[in-house]
Amino acid sequence: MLQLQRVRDNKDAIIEALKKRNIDADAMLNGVLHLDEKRRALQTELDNTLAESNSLSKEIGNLFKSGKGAEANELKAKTTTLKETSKKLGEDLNNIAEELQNLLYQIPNVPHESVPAGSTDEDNEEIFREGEIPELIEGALPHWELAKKHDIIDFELGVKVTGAGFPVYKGKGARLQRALISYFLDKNTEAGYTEIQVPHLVNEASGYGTGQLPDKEGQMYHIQADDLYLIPTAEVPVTNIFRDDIVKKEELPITYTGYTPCFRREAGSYGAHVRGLNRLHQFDKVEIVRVEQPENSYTALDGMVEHVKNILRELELPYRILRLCGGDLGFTSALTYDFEVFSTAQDRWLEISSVSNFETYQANRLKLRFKDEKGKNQLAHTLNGSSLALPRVLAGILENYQTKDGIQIPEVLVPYCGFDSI
RNA sequence: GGAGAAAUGGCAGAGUGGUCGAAUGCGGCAGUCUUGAAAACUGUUGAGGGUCACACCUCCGGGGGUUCGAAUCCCUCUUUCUCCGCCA
Repeated sequence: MLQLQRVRDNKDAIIEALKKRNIDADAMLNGVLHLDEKRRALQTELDNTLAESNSLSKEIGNLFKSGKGAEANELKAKTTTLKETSKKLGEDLNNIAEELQNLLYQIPNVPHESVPAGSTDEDNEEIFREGEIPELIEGALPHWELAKKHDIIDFELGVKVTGAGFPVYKGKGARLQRALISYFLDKNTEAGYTEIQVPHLVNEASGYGTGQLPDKEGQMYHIQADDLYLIPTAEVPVTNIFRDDIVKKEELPITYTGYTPCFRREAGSYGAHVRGLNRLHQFDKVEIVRVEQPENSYTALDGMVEHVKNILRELELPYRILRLCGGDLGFTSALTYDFEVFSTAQDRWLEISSVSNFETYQANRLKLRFKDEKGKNQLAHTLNGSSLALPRVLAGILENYQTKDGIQIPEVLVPYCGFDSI
């Protein structure tokens, strides 16, 4: 959620920047300012009414104490109208404040200046590419066929037990999953991130805190009986640890890594692009989350990008990095880099990581602040990234590492797997 | 799931209708003393709105109510603790 003060001070610049998202925010921002003005006027009126009624109450108390009951009762009559007025004003104020909040919720984050304009993923800007795309062996297969051939992932079984998009990993497939999780967590903790295990279900307030609600209501699984949501990413529970928090400046940066399954309804997706592991309702992901001082957040973002690069180098997977264009940028993000690994057998790039700086957008919703050197509370910056998402990494490994003699396991993973080929 | 008790500032903890945004202690910050530090002493120290700055307003787990006036009384929800039941 954008800060009101920022909207007041930089309306035109924000409108201009939001054009990169192909949004004409003019009406919305003017609406915000209009409601804000109304809100402040009402607040002042209410404050004055309450002040008057407070001082009357004090007077009444004093009169009673000095035995002037008659005078006190006279004043009491006056407070009745004040009470009615303040009740009415309070209701109006609540309505306006709610309207203002709802409008603010609808405005996405302001893109960073480096974000290219554009409307679809076609307009994303490739900024880096590394790794050799292997030459395919004859009869190379896409990962879903490899999975079947080696009996390591059973999609049909998942359909039987749950439904489409819930695969069952078996034998070496299951072990490879576990190996990847351990390997990613190890790489992240080596880089200084603290490992953390968090709930896989969150409440509504957490959904609002990181911005999945109300924007992506339909994308999360909702357990109505208890009003809880299955997490779409570890970002939600991990970042919400800091909801309503004021941390000390010395405690920053805060860096966490956690493994969780992720649940996404992915309503409306279909077709060849969602085959196999390409798109699932449940998948595993290891996430990194940072809370930073504003002046450090972009350096931190670059550091996260380097960190993910190193992992992909070690796995020897061909990948590229995209700077997302305004149209493809997530609602809450100011700048996002997507990592894509090349899937040889499918002849396409698969997104495996998304590294973002949310600046104060989430922090403002979360009320996550830190005390600066002047003792003033300031909103922190939040960042997160996948490091990494499992299924498409697995797809990339299966497809890129297939040989005549089976699938080779990347060297760094062999100690984690306990075998070197499938 | 049943019975009882509780929820106050960073922490501990007082406060049972007006003098309470809240005693006291610890912690934090600043100062005195000291070569420096510690100790001791003095001062200061919650959040949000609002204002050029004040004033002023709101917040004592959440929501609602009683009252001229609520941290304090009533209702309700949530959470925690103790006891019982169930259980990986």
